[in-house]
Amino acid sequence: MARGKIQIKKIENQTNRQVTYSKRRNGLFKKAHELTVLCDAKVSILMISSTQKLHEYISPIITTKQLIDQYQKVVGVDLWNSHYEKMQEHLKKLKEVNRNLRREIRQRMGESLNDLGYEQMVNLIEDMDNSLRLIRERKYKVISNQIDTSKKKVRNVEEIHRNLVLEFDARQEDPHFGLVENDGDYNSVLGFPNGGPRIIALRLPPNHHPHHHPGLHSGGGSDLTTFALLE
Amino acid sequence: MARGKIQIKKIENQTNRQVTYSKRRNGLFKKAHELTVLCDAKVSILMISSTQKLHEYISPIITTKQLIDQYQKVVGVDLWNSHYEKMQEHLKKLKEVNRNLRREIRQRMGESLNDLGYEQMVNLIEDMDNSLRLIRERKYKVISNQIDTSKKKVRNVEEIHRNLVLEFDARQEDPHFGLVENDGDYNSVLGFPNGGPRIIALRLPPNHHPHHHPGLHSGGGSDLTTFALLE
DNA sequence: AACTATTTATAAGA
DNA sequence: TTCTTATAAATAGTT
Repeated sequence: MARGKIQIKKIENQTNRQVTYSKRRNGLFKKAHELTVLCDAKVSILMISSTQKLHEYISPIITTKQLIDQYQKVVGVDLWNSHYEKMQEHLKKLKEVNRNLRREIRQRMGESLNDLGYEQMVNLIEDMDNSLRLIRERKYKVISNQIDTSKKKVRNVEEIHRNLVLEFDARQEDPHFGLVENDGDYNSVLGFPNGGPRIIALRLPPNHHPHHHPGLHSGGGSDLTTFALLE
Repeated sequence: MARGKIQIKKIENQTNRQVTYSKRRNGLFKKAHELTVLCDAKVSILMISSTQKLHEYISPIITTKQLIDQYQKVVGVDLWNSHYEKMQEHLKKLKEVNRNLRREIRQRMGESLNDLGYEQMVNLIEDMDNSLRLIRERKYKVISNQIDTSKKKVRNVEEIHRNLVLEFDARQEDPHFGLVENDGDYNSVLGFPNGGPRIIALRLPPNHHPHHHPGLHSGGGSDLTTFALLE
């Protein structure tokens, strides 16, 4: 464009080409910047030279990433990302499923019943009745388990108590029993270390308790077995 | 740059700005293309005007995505994944919501009750009982509407029948009634054109039917009123 | 969209 | 690379 017109075709001379690239690149960037300012536009220029060097211009207000994001939105991302497309479909389906699930719940909560015909309503009621039965059965099971557990606890406590009474009676019948060592400190013997009424640990006659450990069994005397405090 | 120098600052006149944008955009693209050809370079220009319109130039050999991908490699910014990540997050959330919804339904159907404590189960039962009540009420409403409709139909048919009998009796008491014109063809008079027992249309004595059109009322004789067949 | 006086860009040379 | 400068190209203001 000066000192002689040129043909717009590849400059074969390498040096010449690089010089022209540099000059024209600056020209292009300058024009881009003027456009940015004059027309309040956002411009991104990316260029790769024949020597694979990358140069870019970006309008001051924005980042290349932002501009490319906008470009994505406008042009439609699907072009590049089939994966993305699939995800969007998946997303749509999930939303649909979600909506249906919500509706079903709403109906099971007695809302949105206008969508249901009479037949469907009858079916829903039958279904919910069955479900309620199931849940009540389950509740019953849970509660009876709890009762069983409680019963066992009570039985356990009762047995402890019974043994306590037995041992107590035995001592009253045979005044020598245990006195040698314990000198009448029944509370400590019976597991009431601070005189309280709470059952925590106690002596047991051998073989009276199923959890008794055989290895700890010692001859004719009473042996000490500690019970874990029942919760 | 012609007919007077201009300041490089935003053109306030909207029309002017858009014209300049268009002209300079073309200039920029032309320069970009010349650069592409002369220097064997790859150029991508993305621009967004002040009116949010997007324009792009891309060198013929390449696609915008390819060029942006190359840019990504060099600069090390992931330009495509921000969207992708957001979507994946969204997807995850939706799946979670979905799972919860499904579980709630399963519980309302009497399954997956192990997850529920006793309290929760009691609440669920109470809730479902209430819901069932709502649905039953709704069912009742629907069914009573249907019954109402049926009753109305029946009443309508009964009235038609009553009128039929009345007219029949009148004819038997007064043998001259109607015979002049109809000569005993009762079926046709009574709306049984082919002798069948189905009630389709019939004569009515005036004022016996609320739907009777007053304008069609004619003197002492019987007048013809056609009833729409009830569905 | 076309015109054109002027400004700007730049090819070639230094 | 940068500077110079003759000349091509772009374009602001106008129609």
